[in-house]
Amino acid sequence: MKEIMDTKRINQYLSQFGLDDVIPKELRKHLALYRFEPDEALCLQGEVPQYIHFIVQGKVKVYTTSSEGRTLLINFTIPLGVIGEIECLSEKVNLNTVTAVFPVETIGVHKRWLTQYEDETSFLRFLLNLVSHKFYQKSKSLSSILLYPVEVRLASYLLSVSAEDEKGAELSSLNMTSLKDTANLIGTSYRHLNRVLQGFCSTGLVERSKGKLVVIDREGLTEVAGWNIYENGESKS
Amino acid sequence: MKEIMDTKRINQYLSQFGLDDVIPKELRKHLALYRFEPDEALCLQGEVPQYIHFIVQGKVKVYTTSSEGRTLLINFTIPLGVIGEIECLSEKVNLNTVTAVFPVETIGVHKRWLTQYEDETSFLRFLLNLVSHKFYQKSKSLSSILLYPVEVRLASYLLSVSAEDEKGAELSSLNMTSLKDTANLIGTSYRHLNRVLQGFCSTGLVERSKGKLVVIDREGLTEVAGWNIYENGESKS
DNA sequence: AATAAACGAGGACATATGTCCTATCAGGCT
DNA sequence: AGCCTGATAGGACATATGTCCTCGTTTATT
Repeated sequence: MKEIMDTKRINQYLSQFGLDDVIPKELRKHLALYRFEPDEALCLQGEVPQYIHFIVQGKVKVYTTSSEGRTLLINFTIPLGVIGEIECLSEKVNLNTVTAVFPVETIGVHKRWLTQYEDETSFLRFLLNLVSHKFYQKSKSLSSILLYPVEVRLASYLLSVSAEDEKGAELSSLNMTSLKDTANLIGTSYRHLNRVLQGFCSTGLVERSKGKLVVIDREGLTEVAGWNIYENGESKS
Repeated sequence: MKEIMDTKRINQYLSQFGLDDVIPKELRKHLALYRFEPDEALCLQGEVPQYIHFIVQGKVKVYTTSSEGRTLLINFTIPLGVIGEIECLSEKVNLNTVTAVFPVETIGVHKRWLTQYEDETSFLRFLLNLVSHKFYQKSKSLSSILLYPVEVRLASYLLSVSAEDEKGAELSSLNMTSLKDTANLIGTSYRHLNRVLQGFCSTGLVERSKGKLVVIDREGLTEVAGWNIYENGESKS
């Protein structure tokens, strides 16, 4: 995580995402711009949270590891998603690990300002609005992801980890983890993932090249997925 | 839903559950005690929410119906769980349908007081604490329920809809929906649910009697379930 | 009362999926 | 270079699970 000293950029982002009216004025001077490179962690499961991050560029992968060591993908978060607010507010350890898929920039605020401004109604209302809207959004999807067949899950995953504007782009190890771990993330076995992947290859959606995957037909994958089950449109509403 | 005029009872519950220090004093006079009979709905999915309910006695079933008509069980909520706060705060329609499994009593507050006290910091802090703790709790389980085999899901379900203090109690149609709908709730087919049920019967956990189920061995079911995946301990922490 | 619809129980069969294994390749270390 | 480890690709087989169906029972409707 690298802090970028650029107040002008922060204000641009605030304006771009309509956060001017949302983030209380008092909090403004405590905001900072942070950058994460692909595969870099924004936070680690089980650790004490430090920041609330507003994602303003890029994409992160949110996943959780159970006590039995089973890893499961929760979702991909894009701008204007928020990371870490629940744990900071609950004063509990991080629920998930969050890593960057692509270069990520966030507007971050350290949790100590939560206590500092706890008597500020505009601030409290801001937080309350933030959390309840996010909870509402997540509740709609979290419980049913595993009802979708593996084809849908894999197609959605591949769409998420591949760059939208690149056709025939090779998925690098920075954006996509190993196939074995990928199987775990979407909740299936490596063997079955390979079967489904073979199906995608035989229909020309994907190509295997030197042990790497190349996304050939994003539109075809989008059709298989229906819609991306791992990405809810993050919106302010 | 029947309102029970009994301020003394309300105060008893507030004291019993340690809500004295949690619920702001100003809100106290707006609290009411409500009672729901088994199978009665606390709220219906898609409707505009009216109340926030603190469950102080009994158990409710929370389930959602997708656009394709697929019904899925989210969880069972026991005291001191809360119902309806997210939707009231988000000013959106109810996410789920919530019905009573056993006789339920709640301390309810109408949503209009949310606006009335929106400048009250103690109230806002109360809400923020409530929502973020619940979100933290739910995030831990919601995404993985369907990873468990149907045996675990069914055992957990049966434990939830059967009375804890009754051995050999017949599950009535008030506590438990039809087998066909039960299959839907736990995310499997009626056929497979019957298979698993047959397994439970052959090992003496459950008996079929006149088209109804009788839970014979709660401890055995608890062993199958491991722990009840549909009930997280609701705690204030 | 008669009929229709819904529910419960289970057979037959197909499909989805996981476990275990083998073979090959790639990368890292000595 | 040789060896080891880990990742990839796929075969064989078993298990989990769903679809479709039949038959009997129960409940609701006419």
